[in-house]
Amino acid sequence: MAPEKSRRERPAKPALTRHGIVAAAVGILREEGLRKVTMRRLAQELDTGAASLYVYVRNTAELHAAILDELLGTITRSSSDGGWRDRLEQLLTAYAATLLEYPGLALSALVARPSGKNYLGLVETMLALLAEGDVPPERRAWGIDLLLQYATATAAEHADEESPEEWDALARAVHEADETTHPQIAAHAADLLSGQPAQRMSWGIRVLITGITGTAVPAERNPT
Amino acid sequence: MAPEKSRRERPAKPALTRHGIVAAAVGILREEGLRKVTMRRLAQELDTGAASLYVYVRNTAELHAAILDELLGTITRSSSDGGWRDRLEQLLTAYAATLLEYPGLALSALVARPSGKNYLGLVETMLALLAEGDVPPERRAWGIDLLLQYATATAAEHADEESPEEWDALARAVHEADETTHPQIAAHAADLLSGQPAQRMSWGIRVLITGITGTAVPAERNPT
DNA sequence: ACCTGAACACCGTTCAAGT
DNA sequence: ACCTGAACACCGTTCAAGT
Repeated sequence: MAPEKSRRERPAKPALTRHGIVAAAVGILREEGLRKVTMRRLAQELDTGAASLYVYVRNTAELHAAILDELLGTITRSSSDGGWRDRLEQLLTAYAATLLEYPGLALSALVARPSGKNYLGLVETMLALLAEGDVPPERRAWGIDLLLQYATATAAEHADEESPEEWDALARAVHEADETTHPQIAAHAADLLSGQPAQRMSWGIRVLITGITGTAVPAERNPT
Repeated sequence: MAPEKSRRERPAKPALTRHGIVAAAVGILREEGLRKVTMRRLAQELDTGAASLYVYVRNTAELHAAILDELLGTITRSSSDGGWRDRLEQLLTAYAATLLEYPGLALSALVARPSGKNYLGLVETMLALLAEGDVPPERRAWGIDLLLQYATATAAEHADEESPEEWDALARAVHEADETTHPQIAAHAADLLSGQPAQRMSWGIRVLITGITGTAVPAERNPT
């Protein structure tokens, strides 16, 4: 008896909503990292059972997508200046920076293409920038795909969480490359390993923009 | 007593070796897919306990890398003809085709950069092709990174295993885009969804080659 | 309709103990 | 040195049963 009274002992358990679930997930993400954002941990945070979450979220992949779109909300409205190329580069850099904070999310985004509100806003803005640059329409559409994939994949590469280790493996292999069996690698060793991540990213974006503006899309393009 | 006799009852259990482990892993991969290539399943196949594998393989990531390099052995020696651009495109297409058979491996390769024998062979060949095209040396090194990342990421995108589902989500969002809030998406809807995967891949590779040949690498490139 | 506990069917990795 | 069983510390998802 008197359930109201005992309820008041601790903060009222808020009703489950999709939005509340995603918000709690973002909280865990920020405090403990993506790896801890599991259905079970999330349910625990919301004082319920993991099974209850499946009423609002189809599966873990959808949860990750919702989290990403939430994070994307902050970058969509980032102002920038300069020509369309610079503004496009700034926008992509901001997108990549967000993903680099949680590379595991980038991995999810690569596998399950996002389709959330803020992601669509990003696509919209990028299309407008390419239009401003007088890039032909078909190349705009295919081009943003390439650009977003590049930023996403670059962030995803860091999903091994704190491992100077794997990188070392490639660096060692490159340095130890035999000059007779692998003359090219030996000759290019320094360049293969050079460059700050930001430098590489900036170069990559410019490579893509140049390539996109200069490469015609095939005339016949059947819908997939 | 007579342990030799009872041993002969079933095929002699072969001694564990790193090579044998990787070969068994490739077998499971081909029969049942990457998802089934787990330490436990692999140990079962080799008639031992999962813990025993850790003598030869540091962890699952390293196992995946070893599997990938094994698969790469077949493509490294694929002959091709045409100019350097065509041969480069053919090589990358063969690499991508291998990864597309097992997109989960592509995901692993993206996160833990490969450094196996056959991967290095691929790098070596690509560097030589860009040299043939008189691409400046620094751009060759940075360029192959971009090209390999593109092929790997494109394959990794298919790691959701049989889901027309996620793709539908984006397609639906694009088709339902509001003309007033998302005029660009509405205008580009058809192009955003057009193109066979092979067409897109071919275009992407050519975009990258064009961009790489035309975009200078920064003069100051501190080693990472 | 929503929520739950319990179960199903798994994981990777470590470690003490054996040979 | 190599190999093992058992344990530790988890997962996602489903489902029958409750409200």
